[in-house]
Amino acid sequence: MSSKANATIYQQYKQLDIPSTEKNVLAYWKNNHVFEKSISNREGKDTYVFYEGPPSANGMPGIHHVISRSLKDVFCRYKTLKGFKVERKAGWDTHGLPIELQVEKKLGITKEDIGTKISVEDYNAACRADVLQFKDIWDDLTEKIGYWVDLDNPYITYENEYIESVWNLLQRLHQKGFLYKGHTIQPFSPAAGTGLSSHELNQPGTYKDVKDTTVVAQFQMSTPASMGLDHNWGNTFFIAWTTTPWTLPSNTALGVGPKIDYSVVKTYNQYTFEKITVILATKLLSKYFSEKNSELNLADYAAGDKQIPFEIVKGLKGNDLIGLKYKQLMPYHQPEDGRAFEVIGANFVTTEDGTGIVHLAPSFGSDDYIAAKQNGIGSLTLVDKTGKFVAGMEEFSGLYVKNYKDEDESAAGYMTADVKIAIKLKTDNKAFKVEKYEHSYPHCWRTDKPILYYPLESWFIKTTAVKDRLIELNKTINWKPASTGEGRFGNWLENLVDWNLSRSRYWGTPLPIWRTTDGEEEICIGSIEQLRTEVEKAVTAGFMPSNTITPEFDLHRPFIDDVILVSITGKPMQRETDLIDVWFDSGAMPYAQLHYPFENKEKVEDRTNYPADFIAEGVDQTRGWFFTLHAISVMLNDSVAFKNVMANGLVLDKNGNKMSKRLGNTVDPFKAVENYGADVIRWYMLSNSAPWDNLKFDIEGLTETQRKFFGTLHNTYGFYALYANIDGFTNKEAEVPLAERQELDRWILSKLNSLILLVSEAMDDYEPTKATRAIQNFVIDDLSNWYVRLNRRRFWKGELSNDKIAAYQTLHTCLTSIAKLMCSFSPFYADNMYQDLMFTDESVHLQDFPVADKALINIDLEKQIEISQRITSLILRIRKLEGIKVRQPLSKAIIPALSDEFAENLKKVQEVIKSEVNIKEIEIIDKNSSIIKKSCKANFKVLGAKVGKDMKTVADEIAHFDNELISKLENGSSVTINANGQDYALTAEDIEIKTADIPGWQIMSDANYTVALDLELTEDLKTEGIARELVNKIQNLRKDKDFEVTDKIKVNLENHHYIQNALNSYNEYICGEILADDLICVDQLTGTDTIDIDTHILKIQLSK
RNA sequence: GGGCCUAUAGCUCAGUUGGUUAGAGUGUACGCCUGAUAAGCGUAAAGUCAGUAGUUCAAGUCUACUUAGGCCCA
Repeated sequence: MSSKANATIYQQYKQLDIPSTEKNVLAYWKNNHVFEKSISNREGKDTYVFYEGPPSANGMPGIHHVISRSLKDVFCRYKTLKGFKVERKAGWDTHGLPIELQVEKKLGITKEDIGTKISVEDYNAACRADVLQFKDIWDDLTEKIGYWVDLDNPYITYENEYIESVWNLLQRLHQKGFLYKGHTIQPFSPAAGTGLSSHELNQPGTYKDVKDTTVVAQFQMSTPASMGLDHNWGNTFFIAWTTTPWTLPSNTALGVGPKIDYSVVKTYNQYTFEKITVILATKLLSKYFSEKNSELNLADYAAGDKQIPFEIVKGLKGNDLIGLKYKQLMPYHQPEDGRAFEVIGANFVTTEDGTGIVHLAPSFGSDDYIAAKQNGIGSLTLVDKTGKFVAGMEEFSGLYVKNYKDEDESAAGYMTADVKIAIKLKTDNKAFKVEKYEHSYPHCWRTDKPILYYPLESWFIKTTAVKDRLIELNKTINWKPASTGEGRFGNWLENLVDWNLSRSRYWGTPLPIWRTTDGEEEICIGSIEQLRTEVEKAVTAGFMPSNTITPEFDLHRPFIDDVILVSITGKPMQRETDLIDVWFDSGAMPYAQLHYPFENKEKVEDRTNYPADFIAEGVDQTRGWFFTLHAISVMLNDSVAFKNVMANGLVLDKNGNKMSKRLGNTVDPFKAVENYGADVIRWYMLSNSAPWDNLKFDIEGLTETQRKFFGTLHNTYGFYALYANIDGFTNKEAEVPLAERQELDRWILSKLNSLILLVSEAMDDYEPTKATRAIQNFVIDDLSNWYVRLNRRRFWKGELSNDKIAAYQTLHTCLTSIAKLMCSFSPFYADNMYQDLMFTDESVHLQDFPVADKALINIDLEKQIEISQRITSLILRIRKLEGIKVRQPLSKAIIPALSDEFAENLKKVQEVIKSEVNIKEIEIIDKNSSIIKKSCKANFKVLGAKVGKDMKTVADEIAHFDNELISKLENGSSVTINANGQDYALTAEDIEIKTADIPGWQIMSDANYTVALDLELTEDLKTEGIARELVNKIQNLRKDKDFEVTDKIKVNLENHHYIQNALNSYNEYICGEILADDLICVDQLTGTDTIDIDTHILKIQLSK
C-alpha cells in the first residue's frame, strides 16, 4: 500500500478488487507493526482479556476455522477501538490420542508395537515432530483472514514451561485433596489382562453377534405392605432383565424411569408354579402376558399349565418406586462402600426392551456405576481380573464367567456360568423368564474373547466436591446463546461426575505423582525445581545414580518414568504411569500460557489477565474446553475463568450437510480467500446467520455480499472521490454548521448516529449479526440508495458552494464512520478506505470507535424521510400502472393527511418527493375534508382487553363504520355499539383508520398512506417531457463518445416538428444540462448520429 | 436413550409483551432510470409459518406430542 499521507486527490479505483486490496493492506500492517501498535497505544488502559482456545496443528485448517477465528478477532478489534488493551496470545494443543493415532498410521505400527518395535523415546519424538507440521499453513491462513493474534510467541502445550505450570495446578489440587485414585468402569479383556481404549473397541470386527442366555430375574420387595402393594398373592417382586446373568450376584440396585408407568400384576411363576406378584413397565406388559390369557381366571390355574393367567391390580409411576428396598438376589457378599438393594431413579431406563426396570451392577457397567455413585449405592465386584468368580460364592466360586479357557462347549454337560446361574434362580423361584437371546457384544481385538466392563484404577479430580459452586458461578457467565449455558452446560453440571484424569498413553503430560509400591506414601510434584530437589534426595538415598534434572530435561515419557524418588520413610517411589487428559492441558491455559506462577504471577493474581472477558469456540467444546476452564478455575480460585463465552455453530455446505472430505463438499479456505477476499467471507459469515446457528456456506452468498455490500460501498466511495477530485475538495474546509445543511444531510447524519448507537449496543451484547446487518442496511438503503441518489445533482452541479461543501462533508463523515464501524468485521477494506478518505498512513484500527452524538439524532426527521420514501414508492406504482415514465412531468399529486402530525411531516419533505417522482405540486387534503372517504378497522390490541369474547362481532361492526362515525370518534366522542347483548362504548383509540379513498381519482394505498395522481397531460407538460427526453438522449450520446464529464460541447440538430416547442421553451435548460455552448437547428444535417425521441428519429451532431 | 439447537417464499434470513394484508435480500418475470453506468430503481408472481392437538376473543409467536436435520453425551 503506497503512502497516502501526502495525497492531494482521492484514490480512484477502476473496479473493486478486494483480494489485491487485502494483500496491500496486509503488507502495510506488517511493515508498520499495526497490530503491535494497536496494543501498545492502549498501554495503561483497562484490559480486555481474551483467551485463545488452542487448535491442534496436526491437520489442515478448514473453512470452519475461518469463522471461529474471525469471530474472536471481531470482538478483540472492537474492544480495542473502544479503548481497551487487548492482548491475544496464540496457542497450540499438541498432546493427545489423535496425534498418537496419526503417528501410528504414518509409521505403520499399533500401540502393541510401542516398547518393542519402537521405543517410547522414538515414538514420542515422532509425535513431537508431527504435531506442528501444519503450523506454518495455519499461521499463513490466520494472517490472511486478518486474525490478529500473537503468532510469534504462542503457548505450546508440550513445552516444559507449560507442563511445569500444569503440574503446579495439579499439585495445588492435590494439596486441596481434590486428586484421588479411584475406579472407573472400562472395557477390559480378561484374556489379555488389559484395558481397552474406546478407540480399540471401535476396531472393525470387535462387535459380534452372540447367543447368550438371558434372565428376567425376580427381586423380592422387602416390605410391600408399607407401599400398599401387599396383594396377598405370593411375594411381590420387581422383575428385571439382563443379558449378562453373571453380573447378577454383584447386583446392588435396581433402576426405574421416574416418569415411566408401571403395573402391579398377579400371576404364577412358570417354573415353580408359585403365586407371585410382579412389577414391570406398563408398556411392556404385552411382552410377558399374552392378550388371550387375560380371559383366564387366576383361580383356574393348575401347576404346569402352559397358559398362565394374570391380573393387573394397580398402576403407578416410577417415582413411587424410588427408595423401595428389596432382598438381595444372590447373597454371597455384602457391599461395603454404600447402601444397597434399593430402587433408584435412572434416566437411561427405557421401555424399549426388558421390563422397564434395570438390574444395576455398578462394577460391571458404566451407567450402573455412575447412577450408583450419584445415589450413594455401593458395589460388589465378584469377578476377578482373570474373569472368574471370587471365593465365597459356593458352587460358583472359581467359575469363569465366559469361556476364557477354551473349554469344549459341545462336550456333554457343558454349561456356561450364565446357564448355571439361570438354573439356580429357576430353582429358587427367582427367575421369571429365561431365554436365549442374540445380540451384539464386544470382543477383544487381540484374543477374540468377550470383553467385560470392569472397574480399573484411575486418577480423578473430585469435581463433585465443588459441584454447587460450579453451578452457582456458571450462572454469572454470559453465554451466547444463553441456552447453551443453561441447557447443555447447566445440565451437564447438574449431572456432574468426578473428572477422570488418567490416560494410559505415551504422548502427553505425565501425571506428576510418585508413590511407594504399597500406595501408603505419595508425592505430587509442582515444579521442576522441586523435582530436582527430590531427585537430589533420591541420589543421596541411593535410588538414583545421579541428578538428571537439568533445565533441558524432557518432562515427557520415557525419561520421567526413570525418575525414582524417595519417600519420607525412605522407601522408593515410582511415578504413576498415567498421563493426564489433554483437556486438562487446554483448561490450564489461562495460567500455563503465562508460565504461572513461575512468571507473571501478578497477571493472574491482580486479575489483569484473568479471568477472560471473552472466549469463543465451537459448541462442541461445551463439555470440553469450556468445562475444563471452568472446573480448574472454580476449584483453585473460586472464580469463573471467563465472563462471556460464545459457542458458535458448525459450517455446513449449502444444502445443510456436514462438510467432510469423504463427501467432497469441503471449501478450501485458501481458495476462498484468494478468490473473494477475507473481508467478504468474514462479512458474509457474520451477517448471514447468528454465530451460534449453523451456517450454510454457499459460494453464491459470497458473490452476493461482494456485489451488494462491498460493491455499493465501493461505488459510494468512488462517487465521492470522482466529484471531490473534480471540485478539488479535500475536506480541509471549515465545517458547515448543521443548521446550514440541507434536510437530507441532517437526515443521513441522524441515521448515522442512530446506527452508531445500534452497532455499539449490539456489539456490547455480543450480537455481531445484528451489527453487520444494520451497517449493511445503512450503506445500501440509506446512504447509497437514498442520500447519494437524491443528492447527485448537488455534487456535480455548479461551483464549490457552501451547500456543495456541506454535501461533501456529510458524505465524508458517513464514509469514515462506516470505515470505523465495519473495520472490526472486515478489517482490510475498511482500513484502505479510511486511509484513502483521510489522506493518512495511520490505520483505522488505531482510531477510537465513533461516539454517537445524540444531539444529531432526530427521530422526527427520520420519520419524515420514511414518509417521503413510502409516498414516492406509491407514486411510482401509479406511474408504472398507467405507463407514464418518470421523465414525463405530471402536474399534481393529492395526499390525504389522516392526522395533523402526518400533514406537518409531509409538508417538510414535499420537495424531495416532487423532484424524485417528477411532479409539479403536492396537494395535502386535511383529514376533515369531505372529499376523503375513510374506512377503519378494529384496534385489536386495545380492544382485546375491553371486549374479549365479543371481539369478532365488534370488529365486524367497526369495519362498516362510515365517515360520520369515524369523524365522531376522531373528534373525541364515543360511539356505543351492541354485541351479543352487551354495550360497548368505543373511543378513538379503539379503531385504526385504514384507508382514505378519494372518489373519482386513481389512487394507490399501502398500509398507512394513500396517494392520488393527476394524470392529465397538458401541452406544457408534454413539451417539458420532450425537453427532458432530449437532455437524456444527448447525455447518452456524450457518454458514447467518451466525452469527459466536464467537456463543453456544440450541438447541431436537424429541425423536427416534434421537438420544436421544446427547443423554443427550454433552450436554456437543455444547454445547461448538457453543458452545450450552442444548440443550433439546421434544415439538413449530414452527420451520422441519430437519437430517438419518443419514436421520432433525429439527426444530430456533437462536437467538443 | 438423554440434553440442547434448528425448521417461515425456489434460496439465505427478519418477524418485539400473542393483536388481523407474515416481511427483507436474492433468484424469476416485466418495466423504469441514465454524468455512480461492467452500476442503480420500481412493480409483480411466489407462503399449509415442518406436522398434530391444546390454551386463547385472537397463535408464526405460548403448551404438549410427533417428524426431519444437527451438535454433545451415553
